[in-house]
Parts: sequence; structure tokens; C-alpha cells
Amino acid sequence: MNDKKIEYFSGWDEFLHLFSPLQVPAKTILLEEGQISKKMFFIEKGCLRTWINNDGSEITTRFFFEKEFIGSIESFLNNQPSAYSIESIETCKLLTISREDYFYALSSSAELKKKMEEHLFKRLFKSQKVLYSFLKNSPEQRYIELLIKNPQIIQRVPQHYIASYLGITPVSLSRIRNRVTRSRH
Amino acid sequence: MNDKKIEYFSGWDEFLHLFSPLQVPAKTILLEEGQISKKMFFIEKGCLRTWINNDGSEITTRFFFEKEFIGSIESFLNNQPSAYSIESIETCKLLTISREDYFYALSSSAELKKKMEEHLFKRLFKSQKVLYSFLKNSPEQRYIELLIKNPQIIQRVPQHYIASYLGITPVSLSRIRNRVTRSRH
DNA sequence: CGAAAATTTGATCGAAGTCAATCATTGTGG
DNA sequence: CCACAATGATTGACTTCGATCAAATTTTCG
Repeated sequence: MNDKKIEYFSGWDEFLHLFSPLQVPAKTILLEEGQISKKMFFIEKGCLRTWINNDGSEITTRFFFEKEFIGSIESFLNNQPSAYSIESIETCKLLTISREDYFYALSSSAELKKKMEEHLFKRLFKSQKVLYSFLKNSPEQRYIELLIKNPQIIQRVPQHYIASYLGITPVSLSRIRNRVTRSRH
Repeated sequence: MNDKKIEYFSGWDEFLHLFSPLQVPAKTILLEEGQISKKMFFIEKGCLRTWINNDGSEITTRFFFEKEFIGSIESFLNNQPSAYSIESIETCKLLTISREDYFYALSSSAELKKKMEEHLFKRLFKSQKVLYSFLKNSPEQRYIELLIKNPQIIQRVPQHYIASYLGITPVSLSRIRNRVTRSRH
């Protein structure tokens, strides 16, 4: 592992040996809804999504990109079935760590433990903010917000995933895109 | 304070002296959006709501009832402006605790600290579940869900607050209620 | 009781859903 | 590397449902 990787891992430096590399093609399911999460993944390259099943149709709940950790924390921490699936969107280079090693690292480093707590906090706020956006805004407004705040999602992710993330159908998203780009002519 | 109250407070028993009682009439604002939270409230009697401002119109984000703590935890913990306001819906009997005393209690009791962490977790999951409900369900389905899972909200809270909580207008909620009760005839 | 607030009802509009067809892009095997 | 199949995105026609504006009715509360 080179220095660049180490930089991503502030706090994790001394535990690099606990991670093992994993390369997966697009559309690989790393964790299935209902299963208990045994691993966390650090994304070196590529992007992934989490999704929940809704009567056979998939609803994407979040996207993840380079330098982020992805995993079903709730499942991982409480040893409970995951509420969602994790799937690669692109070919991904990942670093995986087992449940045991993850907890070992956390228990060995107060710094990591604190980071973990902060991370959970941030997720809570983020989740609240997304919810507020649903309460406040129309699908079109949410799309425009995404376009401004998370352009890489628009650029890298297939549209039908984005549609379900916005709570609408691919057909409606296509029409919204048409409206929006037209009005910016 | 009688035994009944103490029972609500499992973990807080030894810190009862840090709380002071407060009675407020309906529609009293206990914390205003943008201000830094100085207090947490334990609800002995009554119900309250949190709400955010959206271009002058209020959007209710959550309801709180007896035996719950209410406060802007994010503001409280990080000493930052609150994202939402806190307001009584009914006349309320509250127990208030200051920021300082709250932290003092938490630092004195590992049990309380653990409870606090678990509480934050639960909030995260709850927030996610509500978000998933918005992604999966129509306003009508969300109303029916509320009717089944949180009947006391329907019973005790004025409809226009519930409407904004569901992400719709009071007019639409009235029509949904009409449809739903009609179909159950 | 009477005023204010909340809820209901009516009419109309617009945006998202659905179904279906077409067009574009991607990816795979010969 | 091309051909063709599969998948994804767009467009059209139509339906449904929530938003809006306005008025009427009911409830709440001083």
C-alpha cells in the first residue's frame, strides 16, 4: 500500500494489515438485505449503492464513492439482519475488514472509537437532512439540489438508480431532466 | 417527586435533584430554530412537536409524548444553532435540565452515557425508517401507517400539524381521511 | 356567545404514475 | 470487430392524486 492510501485512512494507519484487498465487477452484491453483515468495505476506487426491496422493485437509498467506508453499520454493530443490500455500480477496488478485526481496531484506539461515534452522528444528521428535503421540496427541486450539491452522482450513476433515490420513476426523472435543461436552455 | 416519576427515569434516579419542574401552556416555544439549545426537557405530561421553517410555513418533523426526552441534541452537544424549533402542543408538565448538569450526569454515570449512545442510535434508525417510508409509500399509505402504529398522534395532535409531518397540505389530509374512513365504512 | 382557528368541501390545475412504443447505449458471442 | 440482443432512456397518451384558491362549515376558546 502506498502513501496515498494511508492518507485516506487517518486513524487507521496502524491497522492497515487488518484489511485485505478485493476487486469486484459492476453489479456485484456484497451484502444482501436480511443477512448479517460480516464485513466493512473501504472504497479505493469505484462507486456503490445501498438499496431496499419494495415489493420486488429496488429503491436506492444512498450512493458511495472513493475514500468512503460502506457497510451496514446497524447490522454490523448489533449482529442483526441488514435492512438493505449493498451492490457495486462500477468495477470497484475495495479494502475489506472483518467484524472481529474492526472491533479489535476500535477497542485498541480511542481515536478511532471517537471517529466512529462522530461518523454515526454525521449519518444521523445527514439522514435528517435528506428527510427534511423530502418534506420541503418537490422531486424536481430535489433533482436540482442533487445536481448542484452532488454532481458526481448525476455523472457516474445510471438514471434509474437516481430516480428511485429521489422517490420517483425513471420516466418522471427523464421528464424532469427535460424540463430542467430546457429551462436553462 | 413520587415513585411513578422515578420509574420513568431509569438511570436518572440519582440525578433527580438536577431537574427543575416547568409547566407551560399550549403553543409555547421552548427553543427557536437558529438558537443554541441550553436545556433538555423530560415530558411528565403533555405533548410537543419539533418543526422547521420553510419559507414562512411550518413543517412539523416529529411529535413527543409523556416519558420522552425532547431537545435539540445536535445543538446541545455541539453548541450549534438548532435546525428546528420546539413547541408545546398541549399544556405540558416538564422537567428541565441544563446543558451543564446534563453533561455532569452523563460524565458521572457510564450507564447513562451508554443509554445516551443507544438513544442516538435509535434516533438514527428511526430517521432512516421514516425516510424509507417516504421513498416507498404514498401520503395515503403513510397516513394509514401512522393510524396503525402511532394512533396517539392521530388522536391528540391537530390535523394540520400531522399534514406537514406527512409532507402534504391540510386540505389533502382531510381528503385522505375522507377516502380512508369511507373505504372502511 | 362570538371571534378566530381548524377542518371540510368544491372546482380546477399541474405533476407524477402507468402502459406502451421507440430510440439509444451497452455489452457479448461468433 | 461487427451484429444483435439486452438494457436503459426518452416520448406519447392517458389517469390519478396532491396543490391551490375559495367558500362553507365546524370546533375551539376567551
